[in-house]
Amino acid sequence: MKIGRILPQEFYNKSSLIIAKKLLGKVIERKTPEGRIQGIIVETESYGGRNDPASHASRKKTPRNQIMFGPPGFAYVYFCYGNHYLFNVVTDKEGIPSAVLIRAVEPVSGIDIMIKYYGKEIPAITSGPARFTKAFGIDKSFNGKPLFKGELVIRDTDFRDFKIVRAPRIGIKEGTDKLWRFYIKGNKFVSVK
DNA sequence: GTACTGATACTCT
DNA sequence: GAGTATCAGTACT
Repeated sequence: MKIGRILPQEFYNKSSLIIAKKLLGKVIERKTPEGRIQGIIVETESYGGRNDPASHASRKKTPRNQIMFGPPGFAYVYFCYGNHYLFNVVTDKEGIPSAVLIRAVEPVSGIDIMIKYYGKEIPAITSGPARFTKAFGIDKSFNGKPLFKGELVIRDTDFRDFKIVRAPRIGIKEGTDKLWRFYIKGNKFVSVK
């Protein structure tokens, strides 16, 4: 697989449902003082849009979710369940609250750094939204950071030879009728099959 | 299956 | 301003 250029901001200026599918097979890259961490995105969920009761932004604009209302191509990182950070990519044009949650990646390089950030070595270190952020060392300070330049970026690849599975989203109470989770068929780093 | 964790958002003074 | 129910998860038995 070849890892290509950084995806430009315009890439994200579409509906989150489209971006959720397009991000599969792309590489998320974090530059750290210890070196580079890379992982293939293998599982995503789409949130937001106009009528999504499961979205943080479905009720009203708050200090926490305001980044979802902003321009596309930025990170939306938030803290939940007391000790987990979850990482989202803001999509669609400014004013429309939508985002894509990155749920799982497959490690490509910098695995030793992931283990260091995670604290211990486990087989599926990036399988799950909070595991992925922990292994990449992503925390609240990344909230609002651009993904088309800087320390944390997403790159294009030539990896297109996979099948996408549609499934209900995980861990939510409303909106479970919508098949807005997407993952790469057969990939062992997908958190829930 | 349960325990755990703490920020957030909401409901009261 | 203070109290509390909720939560897009993980680790453990």
